[in-house]
Amino acid sequence: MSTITIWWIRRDLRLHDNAALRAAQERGDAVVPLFILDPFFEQSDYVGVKRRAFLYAGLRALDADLRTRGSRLIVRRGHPAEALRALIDETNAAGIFAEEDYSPYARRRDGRIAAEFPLHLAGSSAIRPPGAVLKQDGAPYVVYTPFMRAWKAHAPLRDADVLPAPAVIRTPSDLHSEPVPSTPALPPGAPFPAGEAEAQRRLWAFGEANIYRYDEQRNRMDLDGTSQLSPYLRFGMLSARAAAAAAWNAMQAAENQTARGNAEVWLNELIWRDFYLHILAHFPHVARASFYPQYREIPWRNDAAEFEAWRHGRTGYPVIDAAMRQLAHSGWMHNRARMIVASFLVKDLLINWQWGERWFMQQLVDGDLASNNGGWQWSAGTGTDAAPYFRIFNPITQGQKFDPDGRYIRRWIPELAHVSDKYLHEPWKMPVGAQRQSRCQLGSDYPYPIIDHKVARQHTLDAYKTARARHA
DNA sequence: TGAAATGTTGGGGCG
DNA sequence: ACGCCCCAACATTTC
Repeated sequence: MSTITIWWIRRDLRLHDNAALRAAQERGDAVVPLFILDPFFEQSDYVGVKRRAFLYAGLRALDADLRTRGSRLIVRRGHPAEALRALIDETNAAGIFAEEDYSPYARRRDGRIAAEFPLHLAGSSAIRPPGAVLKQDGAPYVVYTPFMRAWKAHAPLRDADVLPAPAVIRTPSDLHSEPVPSTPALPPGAPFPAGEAEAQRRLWAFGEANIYRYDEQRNRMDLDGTSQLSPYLRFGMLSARAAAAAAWNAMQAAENQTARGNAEVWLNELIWRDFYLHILAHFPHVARASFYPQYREIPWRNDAAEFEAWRHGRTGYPVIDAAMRQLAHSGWMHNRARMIVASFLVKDLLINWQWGERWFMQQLVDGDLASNNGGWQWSAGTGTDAAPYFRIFNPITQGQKFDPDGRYIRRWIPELAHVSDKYLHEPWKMPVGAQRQSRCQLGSDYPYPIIDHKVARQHTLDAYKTARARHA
């Protein structure tokens, strides 16, 4: 008699380096690749159309990949416990195998499922799972640099450690599958084709060239110096372990110390991803509140009209507006830009960082609770290894430094296309003649700044000081 | 993975 | 020749 197992897919939409799939195959003669459309996510206010579309496209790609191996994707809709119960009734499956997921919801969900069903967690969305990198006394790290050192003290991952995709997957042929939902069409030229093959192609291309210039170019918003892999890592279309192995390979293959150092900086960014996954797993309260209690009472201004201007790129600060329009249009934002707009929302507009966190989750294709929350708490100065409360980005000088030719601004703000370099980062200084010449009338074509940075900065320093004093 | 304020130094203009 | 001031450039401190 043959044994059937369930490979429950959550955020591991891939066949390579998949420990849960491997375990399901080892324990069963036939495997059911299952994705559950969970109403918790289908209705969540923290999931937007762009990420949903990417997920659905990824499910279609995974189904196609499965079919080349004699299998197919089974999609069910409903609460996970009910969907699993129904499938076990139909198949008499002996076990459920899934990759571990660390969000508070996922852990609650899996805890309940494990109490009722034979759920086995195998593999991790992190490179090194939470608990694998701890201080001498067994406590988790809350500062990045010592975490990173301890993380690197473990053995490097090699290609040999990355599991190959199975050649054949046997799946019962008589199972019903819901169709993958269709989604509203995304803007033309959506920059992230979904799927494992695209992820592998990008990883390879990045490892051939830009990884060796990464440290020098990654902050330039006008260049494509980053890996652009975040959406694929978010849904596990790329294994984080495979990415780390590629980083180590590049470090070994580097022709000189400079190139090696550049590749290592990219590995450090992957370690940041692990760091925030670990923080969320060890301190789940960060999903709801500031990591440090002294920053839970900041006297926010929370002006709704200013929040609206920020969201839609109408603040009057070109670098902010370019970045916010890039996000709304493409579902992605350059990491340097994420830090700049976060600093502006929190420390210029003095709006609760959680408002920004939610907007990012609604817009980002790569939106991930751990990394997004970690990034926002870092920017707000409320979290682990946080930016100090007095670190406030100047949106003008940041633009001048990291978009020196203004190509990023002009790309996303067409009304500033003809403004000269002299005024591009501070268009409010244009005399009327320059406005006419550049066909950019301030106040009509492009807004005046909604806030004075210098004044706002001082106000925020006072507000944070008040919060700290009140708590002391 | 800042920025602004403040301090220091040194060159040049000038009386 | 000298002191004084201004200010740019750089360093340090502070937020």
